[in-house]
Amino acid sequence: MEDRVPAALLEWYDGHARAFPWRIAPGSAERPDPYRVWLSEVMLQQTTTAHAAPYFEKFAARWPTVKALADAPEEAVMAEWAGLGYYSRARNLIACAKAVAERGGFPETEEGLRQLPGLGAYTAAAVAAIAFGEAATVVDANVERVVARLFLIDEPLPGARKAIRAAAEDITPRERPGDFAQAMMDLGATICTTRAPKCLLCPLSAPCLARAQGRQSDLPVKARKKERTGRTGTAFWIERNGQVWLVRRPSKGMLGGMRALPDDGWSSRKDGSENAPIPGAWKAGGVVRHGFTHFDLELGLAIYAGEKFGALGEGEWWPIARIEEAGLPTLFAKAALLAMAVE
DNA sequence: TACCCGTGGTT
DNA sequence: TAACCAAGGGT
Repeated sequence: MEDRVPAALLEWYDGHARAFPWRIAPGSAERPDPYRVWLSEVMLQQTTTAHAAPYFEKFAARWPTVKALADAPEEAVMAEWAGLGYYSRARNLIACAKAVAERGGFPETEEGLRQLPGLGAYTAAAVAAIAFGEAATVVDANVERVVARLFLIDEPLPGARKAIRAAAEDITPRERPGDFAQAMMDLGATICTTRAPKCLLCPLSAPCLARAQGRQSDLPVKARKKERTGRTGTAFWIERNGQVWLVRRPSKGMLGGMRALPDDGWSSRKDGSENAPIPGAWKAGGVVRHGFTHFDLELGLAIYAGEKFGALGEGEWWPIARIEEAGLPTLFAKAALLAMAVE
């Protein structure tokens, strides 16, 4: 099993590898640019390849090197990330780029990479294997699924993680570890899928223990998720002379560090206060519904257009005609569209 | 450990 | 349509 699996998988990968802008051909003697590997891996955390790909193209074109990214204005990087989600990734991306530029390049080992901000067990192993050829064991959700089925590990996640990692280590080859990691992920994404796995096309169907018992679709077993809650809040569209008032959210917490409309302090833990930032003749602008990972938000929109205002605090007037360039996260982009439709 | 942190596609 | 989930990391 330990020798047969990587050989069969790599042979399959040579003919079936997906093409991505951050990838080079399987079996290539060249190694991919560590910067591009790192950038893609961070973008791909909990994110589909289809969603991440255009962001990767934009970032790689605008900031072709880690030095260029490190020297970029932080606001520009955050705005370019808008819509991709999990904004702590962008904050860590900036911190990591600065650290790497400062030390003159990426660390070339899994252990060294693991020390960088935004690189956890998965990403450090992935960059080490793909960019530097280290035989690091890469475990993401795809690998967990493939390994749980291949070795019939039926203990529920997350408890099964230790056993899954141990099994994954046993089949990680010394040769082509980067291709092996990407092959495991391609297999999980295209053949060994969550629902309706295509076992007839699978290069690992022969050694697969779950397949032998017809239990492949039941693995891996997952613990039930916590129930989602509902929250309400209000966002405020303050308009003057074709401009709208935008603020920057605190760096920690929801949508941290992103440009936004002022709001009433809603969060995943509590509803908003409904208190407006300034007194005025507020007009109801409708409601935006937006689903976050663990709660649903019903965001009321209040609109006020005028000439004179009281003190608004920290923020900036932004031309409404160029609102798309503000880099608003999706929730506030929706609210802005609604406000502009109401006007 | 359990929870927080986005988004958009699929069933 | 409500639920699930995708190349996870930080705390």
